[in-house]
Amino acid sequence: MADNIKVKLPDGSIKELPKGSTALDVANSISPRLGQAALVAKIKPSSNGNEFRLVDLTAPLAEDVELRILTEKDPESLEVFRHSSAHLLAAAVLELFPETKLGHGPPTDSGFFYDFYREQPFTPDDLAAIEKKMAELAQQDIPYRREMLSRDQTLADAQQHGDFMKCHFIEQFVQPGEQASFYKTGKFVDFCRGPHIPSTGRIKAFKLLTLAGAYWLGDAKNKQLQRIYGTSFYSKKELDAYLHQMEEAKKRDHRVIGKQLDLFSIQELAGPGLIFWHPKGGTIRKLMEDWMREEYIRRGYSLVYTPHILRVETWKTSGHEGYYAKNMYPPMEMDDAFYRVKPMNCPGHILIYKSDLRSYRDLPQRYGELGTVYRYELSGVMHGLLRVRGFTQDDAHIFCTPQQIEDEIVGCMDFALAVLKTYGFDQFQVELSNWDPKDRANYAGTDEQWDLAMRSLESALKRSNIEYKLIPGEAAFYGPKIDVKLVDAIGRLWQLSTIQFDFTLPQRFELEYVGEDGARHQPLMVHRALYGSIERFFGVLIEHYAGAFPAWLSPTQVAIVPITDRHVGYAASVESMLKDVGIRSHLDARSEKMNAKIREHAMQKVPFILVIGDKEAETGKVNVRTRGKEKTEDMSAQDFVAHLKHLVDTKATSL
RNA sequence: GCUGGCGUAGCUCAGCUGGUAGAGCAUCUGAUUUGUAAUCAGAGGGUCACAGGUUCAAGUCCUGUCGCCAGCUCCA
Repeated sequence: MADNIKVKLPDGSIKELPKGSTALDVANSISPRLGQAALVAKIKPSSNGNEFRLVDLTAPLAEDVELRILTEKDPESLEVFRHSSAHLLAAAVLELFPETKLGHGPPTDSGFFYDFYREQPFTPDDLAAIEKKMAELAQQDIPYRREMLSRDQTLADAQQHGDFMKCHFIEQFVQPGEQASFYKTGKFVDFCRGPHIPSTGRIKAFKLLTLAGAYWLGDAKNKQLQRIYGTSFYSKKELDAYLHQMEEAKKRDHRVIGKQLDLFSIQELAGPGLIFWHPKGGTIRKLMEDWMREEYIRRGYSLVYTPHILRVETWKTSGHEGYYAKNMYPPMEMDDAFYRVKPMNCPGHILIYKSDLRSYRDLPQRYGELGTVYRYELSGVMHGLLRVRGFTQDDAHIFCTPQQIEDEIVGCMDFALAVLKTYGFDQFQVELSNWDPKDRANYAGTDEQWDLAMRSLESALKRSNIEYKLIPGEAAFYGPKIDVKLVDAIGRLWQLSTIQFDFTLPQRFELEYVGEDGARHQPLMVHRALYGSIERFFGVLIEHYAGAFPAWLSPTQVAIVPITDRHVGYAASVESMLKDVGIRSHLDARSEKMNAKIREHAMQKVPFILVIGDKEAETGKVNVRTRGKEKTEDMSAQDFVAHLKHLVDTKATSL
């Protein structure tokens, strides 16, 4: 029959239906329950393409297709569902504030947003009203209907209504002569590619979360729009679980834990983005630095130190005075010369390199420094330890020959992985950034240099067996790079490790080495930082461990709790045993009840609490309460010391 | 830097429509000598971020500044 089409389903079966039937018809013909559960469909037309694409359930099928009906079980449905939720939000906003102009409203990883333009700002009360209106519209179970309209007509309409953003989108996404797809939800009409879920009634659990500014087209020179963020789920239960999870994540926030555990502070009197490391935080930092320095030495780096301020002439030579000046603190004058606080360590290391004539036999030179730098960051971007104005980089610069570069990069990658492993990170993203081929003119360095650099970066990643994302256009103008990023408590991504080529500085400073051929050559230069910034790394660590640091990093490793004053003597002898092997312990001899002391030390997340009473004093034992464990254990003081020492020496990430 | 929100004791927060501040925890002092997450009693502690303004009267209203929070932008 010519008017029928064949629909092939995932199980291989084929259904024949009249032409123009919809995916929903197919779903209903399989079972009414599937029809109800269906949210969206995926089709692969027989005539063209070998890729499935998402379509509305109500889209008429014009030819033979392979079809998949998607329900809540399919991850792709959630995006469509949330996109439809964004439309519901926009519909509610237009009902309440008809003068509002629409931007766009996509789904995000955890929900959706919609951008609006309106002279008057939305208030939190407005948000509540909008949410209520959304609930009403959902209640009415309004279908999402797709309509194809003429480009010219809709453009003219949009222009007439002053919908400047929609005009822009239509002009950009619809070719002249083509039709533009719109989605209607009751009175609400939005230019949109779709697809959407069948109707608003499916959106049963949603919540508007925050109100924020967003620049039109992401450009600070443009108008600022009002962005309303929200999230939606298939059920109230999932929504509640999500909100609960967000609450829990907030408890892991390094700013909250930093205060609770008295690790660091930022003080208004001193200035924003400047970190005070308190004694406990300082202890952890010292341990992080010690380990890093040991690794530097083990891996053939030389430790160097460079000044915090350098004459502006250095910054002119490096080019920072030109292109980085807006991020630098202003010059200060001394003895008729101007000095600037360093925003980077590289020029200092270069000056060390340049202090002597280098032979190819001297290379590679690896200069490492825990160098504190200061950068001016916009006032709105500071964020606890994760984005600051003064920070210490574990910064190293490698100067080497082209023949050595691949091994050097492999060495860097190996080092970077050792860092991640030591701190127990298993979730991270690696990005390899190349230049933007459309924009070659804006990059420094020769084609050969870029080629060599990209090859060595890629092969290092492959040799290290690391999955990575190649991102064209993300490279700095001075060279390609590898970045390692980690997520914070609420899912934000932060860059830590970076391995970057620099083709400009060796040239600007006229670096050279004498090759085998007796001629002068320019060395390759690589910047690499693995913690990135010690402040940021510490912030991510706090969240990663939720403040419960592994034994080797804990500021106080053992709290000793004598039950009464008469046990203090024996407790002190246990403490001195611990101190003898370098364990950080605290004898809590206050006249408090044992329970109160245990509670306090437990809240401070001390890994081990030793309770000492008559029983222990008589037998030379200690009663060990291990963080996170229900049961306490009795063991000899010697055994406990050995156990803890082992955890520390192996940098065990669990107790 | 931009948009919106916020800023009360060391910390977490209360303080209705303006009538010159309060709780819990923490701190200090005393008592208490305790077996696995808070012993009891008493005391001290605030120019309500800062600077102006309106008012008979401002923590509360207005303006500016600083800082914090969320997002945007930036991130050589």
